[in-house]
Amino acid sequence: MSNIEQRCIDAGLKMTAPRKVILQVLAMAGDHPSVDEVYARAKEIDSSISIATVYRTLGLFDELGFVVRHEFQEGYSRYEVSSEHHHHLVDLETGKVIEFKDEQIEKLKSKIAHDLGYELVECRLELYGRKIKPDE
Amino acid sequence: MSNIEQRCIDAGLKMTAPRKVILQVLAMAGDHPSVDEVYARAKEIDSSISIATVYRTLGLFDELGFVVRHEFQEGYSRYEVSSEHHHHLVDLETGKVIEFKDEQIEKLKSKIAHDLGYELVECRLELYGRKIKPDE
DNA sequence: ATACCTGCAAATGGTTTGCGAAGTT
DNA sequence: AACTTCGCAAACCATTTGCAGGTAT
Repeated sequence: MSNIEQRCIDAGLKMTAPRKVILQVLAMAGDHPSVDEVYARAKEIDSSISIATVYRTLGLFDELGFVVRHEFQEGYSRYEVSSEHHHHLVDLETGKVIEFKDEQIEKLKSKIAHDLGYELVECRLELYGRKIKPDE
Repeated sequence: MSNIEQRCIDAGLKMTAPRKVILQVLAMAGDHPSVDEVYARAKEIDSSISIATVYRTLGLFDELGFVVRHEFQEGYSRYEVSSEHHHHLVDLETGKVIEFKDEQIEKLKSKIAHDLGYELVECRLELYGRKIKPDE
C-alpha cells in the first residue's frame, strides 16, 4: 500500500477503485501531469473512470496536501505529488517543467515580505526560459 | 493627450471613443483592476461600452506592452499600466496588491536559470502574505 | 472608400456540480 | 444500513469570437 493510500485512509477517505487508480497514476508519475493527462493515464488502467472523478479526486488530494496544483501560464492546471518545497522553470519551447531549489531565494522572499510588513504565507515563483544551446 | 494614446496612434490604432475611455480609466488607475473593474469604471464614463471591447482592448494593450496582465491566484485577470519591472505581494486578507522591486532577486533568478542551462525569458514571482500587526 | 472597430449574443474550454445509482465500511 | 463516492450530463464562468452595422482616417 502506497504512502498516500495510507494517508487517505487516515483522513477517513473511502478507498474506492477510482481513487486507487489515480493514486497509482500519481505514484508512477515523475512529472507534472495536467488533469487530462492524469485522466488519460487512469483510463489505461480502468477505462470506466470519469474525468469528473479525476477533477474531484485531485482537488481533494490538493486540499489534503497530497499533491500540489500548479497553474503555469497555459490555461489549465497541472499536479505533482507533493515533496520538498521547490520552484519551477518552464521550458518555453517544449513545455517541460524543471524543478529547482535555492536557499538564497527562500531567505530573500521572507525578507522582502517582512520588510513590507508582511508574514510570508505562500508564494509562486516560476521561471520561463529557453534552453541555451552550446552552438549559438 | 496621454502618453499611451500617442503610442496607440504610433502603433496605427484607431482612436475610437471606447479606447479613449479605457485609456482614461487606465490613466486614473493607481491599482491593479480586474477586467470587471475596468469595465465598471469605463461604464461610468460611457455606459454604452461593451465588456467584449474591454477584453479586446486590454488584450491589445497587453500585446503592445502598454499594460501587463496578471493572473494572481483568483481565477481572473488583473491589469496594470506597465512601468518599471517589479513583482507583487498580495495581501491574503484584503486582496490588496503591493509592488516591490529587488535587485538581488533579479540577479538570482537569472543565475538560477543559467545554472540550469536556460536563458531567462520571463518569470512570475508573487508573494502572498498576512500583514504583521505590531500588537501580536 | 475601406480597413478597422464595436456591441451583441453565441461559442469556448477548463472546471464544478446536481442527481440518482453504486460502492465502502 | 448509513454515508460516501461515482459517472453522466448539465451548469459555470471568465474569456473569446462571428457577425452585421458603425467609424476613424
